[in-house]
Amino acid sequence: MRLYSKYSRYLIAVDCIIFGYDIHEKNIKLLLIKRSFNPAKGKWSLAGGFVEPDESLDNAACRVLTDLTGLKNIYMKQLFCYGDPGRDPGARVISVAYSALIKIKDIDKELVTKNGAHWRPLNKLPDLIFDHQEMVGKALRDLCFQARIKPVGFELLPAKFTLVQLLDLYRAVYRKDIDKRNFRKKILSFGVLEKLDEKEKETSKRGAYYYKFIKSRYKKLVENGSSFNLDVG
Amino acid sequence: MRLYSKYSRYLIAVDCIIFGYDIHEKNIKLLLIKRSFNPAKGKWSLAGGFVEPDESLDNAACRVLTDLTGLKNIYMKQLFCYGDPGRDPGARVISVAYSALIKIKDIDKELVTKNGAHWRPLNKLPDLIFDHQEMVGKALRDLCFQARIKPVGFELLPAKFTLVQLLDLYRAVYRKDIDKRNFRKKILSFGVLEKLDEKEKETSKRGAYYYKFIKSRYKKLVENGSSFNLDVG
DNA sequence: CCAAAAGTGTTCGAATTACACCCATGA
DNA sequence: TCATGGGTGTAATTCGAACACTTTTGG
Repeated sequence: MRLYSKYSRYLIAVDCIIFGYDIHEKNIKLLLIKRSFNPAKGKWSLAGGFVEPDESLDNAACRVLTDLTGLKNIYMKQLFCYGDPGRDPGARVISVAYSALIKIKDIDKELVTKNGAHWRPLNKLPDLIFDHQEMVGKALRDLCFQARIKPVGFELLPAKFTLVQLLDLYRAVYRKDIDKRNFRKKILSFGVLEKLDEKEKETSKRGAYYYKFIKSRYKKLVENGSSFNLDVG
Repeated sequence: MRLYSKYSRYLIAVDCIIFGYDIHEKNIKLLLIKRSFNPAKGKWSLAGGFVEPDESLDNAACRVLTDLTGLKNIYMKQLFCYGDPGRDPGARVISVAYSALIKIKDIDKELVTKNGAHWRPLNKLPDLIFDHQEMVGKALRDLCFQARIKPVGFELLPAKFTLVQLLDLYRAVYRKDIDKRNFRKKILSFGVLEKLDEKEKETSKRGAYYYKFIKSRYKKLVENGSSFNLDVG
């Protein structure tokens, strides 16, 4: 006899909350799509889809994201599981939300547009279907929280970046001013950055030195029990 | 036509990771049951069960916990969603883990035993089915983390408790020694405790003053942006 | 009177905050 | 030469860590 046969079965979906930092505009954007099927066809939605029979949840999230936006190799983490009956009017669907933070590269902009997805700035989000707004809210709170204790910032910038760019990024995440000197002192004190000889000269005459994030140093830091902690109120 | 009809449907379960603090033994225990159906019948397991069609995930967790252990009105929070294909050999089951921290009251001990559940100390856990060990690990890490930033401790003690009891509790959570004077200083500095005139005289001749946790003061503290933060290594 | 647990302060170093001016350069 | 953005240091304060003795009282 088939096991568990007396229990109901439901659809399982994944929804991807992808935040992208736009280094030019110095703001954070959310990746959205127009839903291509009913119910709520044509409405704004997170990139989402159903889990296949032999697929882990993590893999489903990656596949769905690639299918809908063309983005590959994005490391997402599971955020929360949404399962209220009636959250999707089409059927009982339990959705596992995943989120990630990436840098918006120019190449991604094209890719995403070609696939029919859109980057929308956080302060101008359209209405989203179902409980997607709630998912985004939770993901944002999580983002602020994570940024405090993990070096998420570096993921959002190119491999080479200036300290001013990094600072602007943190200001975008926390939506507040941060003291330049204290920030530099603190970020350098972790010893996970390496100063390059090269300068970025587009935004100023003097130019600002590029730095790069050395992942191995960060790992060593964590192993030694020290914690990366940018205590930004 | 039925919407989403071409997608597969799966079982959704909830699993409850209930930590209980035993004030007499000064240790933390985990609530386990012996599984009553196949597969893995008779093996040690978290309290778990399947989600009914008209039930939210949160409600399912409460119902399942009550059904299996008799415990009512336990506030659980969602922890993580486990959905690897093959995690349950009986069928594809996506399980949402919930966890809570409670004080083990003598009355609960009877209730739990009558319902066939068991409190097992953390340092003597049996092997658990499927990925339940992994769930417990994650819940424990989350517990340590939460205890740092929220006054979870007070939930685990009777309404009246002594500072020594509270200290022992934190020592049990962090499994390390904590300086008595610094702990008292810190915990009192939050201003969320009220000293009572009454003393607990069972464990010492001199007796220790009872305190109680004033929830309204804690809420005020949080509103003012101050954070409850017991920075224990 | 003594054993056993409760209660209490101070000092030191580290970390965090606040804050203002000089530097380099291209236009 | 000047406007623009990059870069730097110090003093004051707060916070956390370490540490040892006195008090009370039932047996």
